[in-house]
Amino acid sequence: MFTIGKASEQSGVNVETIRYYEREGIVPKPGRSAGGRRLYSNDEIAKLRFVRRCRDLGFPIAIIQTFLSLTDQNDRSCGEVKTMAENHLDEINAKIENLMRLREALLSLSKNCDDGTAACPMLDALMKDGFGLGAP
Amino acid sequence: MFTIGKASEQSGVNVETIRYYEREGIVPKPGRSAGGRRLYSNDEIAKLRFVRRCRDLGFPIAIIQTFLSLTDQNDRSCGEVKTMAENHLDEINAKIENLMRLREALLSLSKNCDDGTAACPMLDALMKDGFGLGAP
DNA sequence: CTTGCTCCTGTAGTGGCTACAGGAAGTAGA
DNA sequence: TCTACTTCCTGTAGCCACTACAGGAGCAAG
Repeated sequence: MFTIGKASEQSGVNVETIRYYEREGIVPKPGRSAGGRRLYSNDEIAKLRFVRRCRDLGFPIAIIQTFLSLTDQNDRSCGEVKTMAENHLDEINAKIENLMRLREALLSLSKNCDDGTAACPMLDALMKDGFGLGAP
Repeated sequence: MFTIGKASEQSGVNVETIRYYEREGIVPKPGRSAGGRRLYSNDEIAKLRFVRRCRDLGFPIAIIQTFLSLTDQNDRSCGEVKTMAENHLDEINAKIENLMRLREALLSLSKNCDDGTAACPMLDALMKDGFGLGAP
């Protein structure tokens, strides 16, 4: 059994974040030592690591909770998981496209921007009436 | 002069958001009618529009405030603007790269995921010890 | 005058943490 | 055993950029 500091090291989840996950019911409450300190088993640490990896993949907490309940039930809901992963992929793709459009807009705006100009053409363009951004 | 609803329509900034911007000192307080309602001039609406466009480009509020103070001073700090825009571009590029790495990771994880499987290989992989994500 | 719309203020909630403050428990060395 | 140091505890508040109420007031059309 490990104290929260060790659990944090092993899972890669910040100590404060672990306590936050517990408060929010995202991971189950661990046991406590005689002195009132949290004690984590390997399984509980694995769960924390799982949450961190899902977060790293950009999954929101709500989805991760579904994942956790599926693994708890040893459910055969691989299809369900796949659907959620695919939806998430769609969101990631949408974000990438958005950012790329944004990059183009910003590039073309800042292109005319040169040191020493009296009025910044970028700020000018953004202030003007007839200006429209691609599809933000 | 326009009430907040019209100002919202013309600037594309949500009514609640306009009030929020005012509270936070991001845009100056407008005048008021006899009955206490906010009244916006065309210039003030242009400022709101400017903020929205900058937000659409992903600039954080703090940067936009700098932009606004530069346009207020009619400053010739185009170089400054360009630097900030370039920093922002770097951030956008970093985000895009991150998302693309993430997409690859998610794709390779969910690839083995097929309907009807007893234990989902994706969740399995995320739960296991030896697994490492690219560079999240 | 009534209906219905817009507007007002103030407060609280969102997501996913992060950062304290003020104290208790545990550990290592003298 | 005493002391110094570290880790842990709870509880609360802050971050960003909004968004969503509640409960009331102003205003225009019919």
